[in-house]
Amino acid sequence: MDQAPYVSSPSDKSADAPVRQAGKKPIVTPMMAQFFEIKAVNPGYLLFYRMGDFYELFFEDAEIASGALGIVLTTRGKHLGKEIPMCGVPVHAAQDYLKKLIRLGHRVAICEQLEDPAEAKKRGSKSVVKRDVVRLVTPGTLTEDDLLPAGTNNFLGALSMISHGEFDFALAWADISTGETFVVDLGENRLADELARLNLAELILAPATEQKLGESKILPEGLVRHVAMAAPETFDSEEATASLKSAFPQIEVTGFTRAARSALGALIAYVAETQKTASISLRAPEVQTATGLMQIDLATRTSLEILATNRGEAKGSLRHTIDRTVTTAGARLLARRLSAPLIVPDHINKRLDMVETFVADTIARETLREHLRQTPDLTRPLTRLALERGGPRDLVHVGFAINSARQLAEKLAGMDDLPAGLVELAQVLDAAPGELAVRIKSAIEPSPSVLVRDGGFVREGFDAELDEQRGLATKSRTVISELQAALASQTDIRALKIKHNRVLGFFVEVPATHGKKLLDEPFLNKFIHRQTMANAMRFTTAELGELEGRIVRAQGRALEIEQVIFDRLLGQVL
DNA sequence: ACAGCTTCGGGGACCT
DNA sequence: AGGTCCCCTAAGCTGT
Repeated sequence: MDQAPYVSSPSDKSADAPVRQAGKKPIVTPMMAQFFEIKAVNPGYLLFYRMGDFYELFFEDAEIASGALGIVLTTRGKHLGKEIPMCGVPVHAAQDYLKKLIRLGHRVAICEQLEDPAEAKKRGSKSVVKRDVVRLVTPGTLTEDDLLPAGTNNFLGALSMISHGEFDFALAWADISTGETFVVDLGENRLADELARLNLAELILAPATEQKLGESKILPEGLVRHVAMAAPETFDSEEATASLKSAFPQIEVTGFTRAARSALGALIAYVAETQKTASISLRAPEVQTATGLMQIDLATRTSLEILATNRGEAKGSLRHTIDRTVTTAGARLLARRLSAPLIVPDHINKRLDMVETFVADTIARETLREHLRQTPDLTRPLTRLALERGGPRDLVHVGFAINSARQLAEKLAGMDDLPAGLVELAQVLDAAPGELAVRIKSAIEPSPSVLVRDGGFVREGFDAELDEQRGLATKSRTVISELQAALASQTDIRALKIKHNRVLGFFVEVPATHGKKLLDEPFLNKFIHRQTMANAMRFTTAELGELEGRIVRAQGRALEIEQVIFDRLLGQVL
């Protein structure tokens, strides 16, 4: 079994070390005290500690991450007389690094600044900004598209064990990027087969279960990619039942066995712990009865090469060979069905009737395939939106998906001799909330930014004040180009240009040969020197500063309005 | 294409 | 206590 790398942190020893030595200056700086405190409650995670524009890693975390990511290992300050190893990544580029670390099997705790630095200053000049972990990123709890595999589910599982002479097991699993949740009761003999079928990204175990599995060698090496050790209480049937009840108030918990409740409870607790404040959105668990699906033992599964070849490659597997799906959701469904074939004749016939319809009707098949090809994945955008990690593009995809579902329903309904399965499907699809799609379409640009904070995603004409603010920003830009002409003629420098970059904002640039002129009367007071380059000099003026301020304010207000519009639509989606 | 500087936002050391 | 100066990743400029 491949254990996730465990990071033993220096915090274990130092967390409660005295901050001051009697009469001497502090030996642990306030920031390090905060770091150790946060580190101590998240053992086993690399701590991404937010400092301004960077996520910083310290001590062993820094050594591990710098090696794994190929970034520079440096130092920052001292702790107990020794230099503190540090490495860091800029926040805007953190996603790529996070992806690499997760791929390598590391687990990462994201620690953010929870207040404005000005607030901290108010508490005293030596206080540090309040920080805490907002999310734990593990292989089984990903929601970001570029961290997730496209064509397969990313399953997180929890295995419970109940001993009464013999051992009863239950396995609960969920894809938190889609919300699908399942549970099954298992005997010891079927454990390996079931885990092989599901190919979990991460499995949660209580220490006793891990020990038992290790001793009895029930599971072959490498079957479980990453193990997360959970506190035994989360599997405890009372606590588990409580978390189950609060996660799914609508379902009857007594319908599950004790082992199933235990596994589900631990799964829910783990999701809640890793997602912190973000609301979890798992769907009601579906009980997988062993009777409806074919049991395939591990050896058979491996030699059938259903999802992967014996060597573990996708290429050459059954799935890879026959997969003609056109959507990622379709690819995931195909993988699931191939892994667990039906065995009940009625179910098989119902599915075959649906297949037959499309085998016979080439035109309908091609029309629907073409239609599906243009349908975005709905489940993952929805989950991101629910976890407050979604953006305008997710909203648009939800709208597209709704329209697409309704059109699909229409196309199905227009076909003759529809089998029962497809009639049911058409009904489900037709129930999609079309009005919501209309609202999204009327408010949001067809291909908007991914992030809300980038702005510019609300359509022109949707909100009068937004249009007005955008107009102000545009108008100020026109004024700036007029200003350039005016300044060029006033100074008699034809090469005078007004430019913009992220550092200086708007500035006046003149060739070096003319620069000196602006440093003297009569321009001395008007042009404020900012930068001298090899071939040019850069200045700002009060007027330019004011225009820039106007643009910045208008853009800021516009963004606020867009945020409100986004939040309102988000409320209607969820 | 590439070297070298600057940026971001914090914390800390060392002053008064 | 408060002010000033210095420091530090990766990345993105600027200048050659």
